[in-house]
Amino acid sequence: MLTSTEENYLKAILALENEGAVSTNALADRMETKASSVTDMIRKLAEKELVDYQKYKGVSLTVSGKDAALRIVRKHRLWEVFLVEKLNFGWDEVHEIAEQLEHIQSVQLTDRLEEFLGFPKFDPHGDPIPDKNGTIVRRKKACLLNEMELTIPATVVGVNDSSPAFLQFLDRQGVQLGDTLILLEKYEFDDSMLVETKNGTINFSHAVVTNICVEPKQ
Amino acid sequence: MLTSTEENYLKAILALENEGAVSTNALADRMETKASSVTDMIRKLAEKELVDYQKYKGVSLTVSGKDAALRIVRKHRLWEVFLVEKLNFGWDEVHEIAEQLEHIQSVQLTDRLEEFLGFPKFDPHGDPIPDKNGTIVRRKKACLLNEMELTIPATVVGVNDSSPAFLQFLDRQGVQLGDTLILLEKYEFDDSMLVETKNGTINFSHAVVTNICVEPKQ
DNA sequence: AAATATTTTTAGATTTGTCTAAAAATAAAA
DNA sequence: TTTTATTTTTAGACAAATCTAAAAATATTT
Repeated sequence: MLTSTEENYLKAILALENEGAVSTNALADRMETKASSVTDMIRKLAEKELVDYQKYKGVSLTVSGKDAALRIVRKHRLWEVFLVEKLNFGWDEVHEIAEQLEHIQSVQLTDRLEEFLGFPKFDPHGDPIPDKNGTIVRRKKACLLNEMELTIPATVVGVNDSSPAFLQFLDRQGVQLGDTLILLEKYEFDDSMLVETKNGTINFSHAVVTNICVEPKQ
Repeated sequence: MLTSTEENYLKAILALENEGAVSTNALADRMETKASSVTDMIRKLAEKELVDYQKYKGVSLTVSGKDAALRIVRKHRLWEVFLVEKLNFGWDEVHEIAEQLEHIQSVQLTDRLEEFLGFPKFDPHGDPIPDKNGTIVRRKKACLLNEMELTIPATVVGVNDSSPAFLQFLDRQGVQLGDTLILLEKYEFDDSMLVETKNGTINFSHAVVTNICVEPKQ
């Protein structure tokens, strides 16, 4: 059995890991702790064979470590769906609560929750929900809004930044998952872009268009 | 902010407290820990003004301690309702999971869950659910099954023992909340009793009839 | 009331996750 | 290739919650 802290480390390593070892400092940053604490924890996780670790070489998840991490992500995202779909929370309000709920230990609970929610494949931010076996649905044609060609309609399928500030900004602009956006113009000087939304034509900064994931319509 | 352990202590004190101080040993028993650990924790809770404590005199909850304890009980029981009503768990399966869920910190979550469940007043074992202010609905006419008069129909409104073993036993006998039971005979020699149930007339031991709470019908 | 038994508290140790400060290893720059 | 800078690890300390063993207080018997 893992402690909540251990689970949070695994989740952080999963998030930082893209075929490659994760550095101690990168982990310390993400966990908002000190490098020395990270070293200590890594050695514990290595002892439990959840990560591969060699001094000064960074860490990476083992198969069973990745498995454990995916189970936590699965729970986190299912609970987010529950909070939004059933309890009418906003997509900007659910992260913190799901951060707690993800540590509840009961496979049966997770599976029944999934069933109760109708086996959702994505959470309220468009992130994919791993199934019972840790398998994740991959979006084939998805890209960032700024990578779209001009005038081609695109459906919003996710956000790269799930911070309340960004999500609340999107709420204000009337942009939500499932909406259709059309890129009309790109301005070189500040990388901002003109976008057609259901609320009208709006100029979005670089930070905005690089944090919205879209798929070309149909 | 309280730790889960502190919350569990408060809950245990509330459960043991009936106008009177709770002894160190009684708490140690209930918490499945040692008396010395209890002393340490009590002093910490006293420092936070959640309990009144004098060496060798036992503890009792302060107003704010009782408040905190009731909030935890409220969450525990609301989650039990959720698990049974929405996720189709049996009443014998929910305690352990609710024991974890009760420590999730979010007043908004609790209140929305309550609303989602339709403001239930009792949990799946018939225990009352404190409202937002800690107020509990009291059953006026409730008593234990063995205290009923012979031949008077009574409705099952709760159980005193929520252990899976007892609840599964009741399932086997077809006894559940809302059922009508009629006490037909009392046998002095072993305090067992003959009871009419929807599954027929059954002889229940003393342990059974003193753990079923009933109300005279209408 | 004195002796014995029980309950409760203290003292000192352990584990978990963290920290600071210093040392060691690696990476980058001159 | 030295020197300097950065990253990472070690050493030692701390707070939380627990334990064992021993001491102190209270309760019960005789």
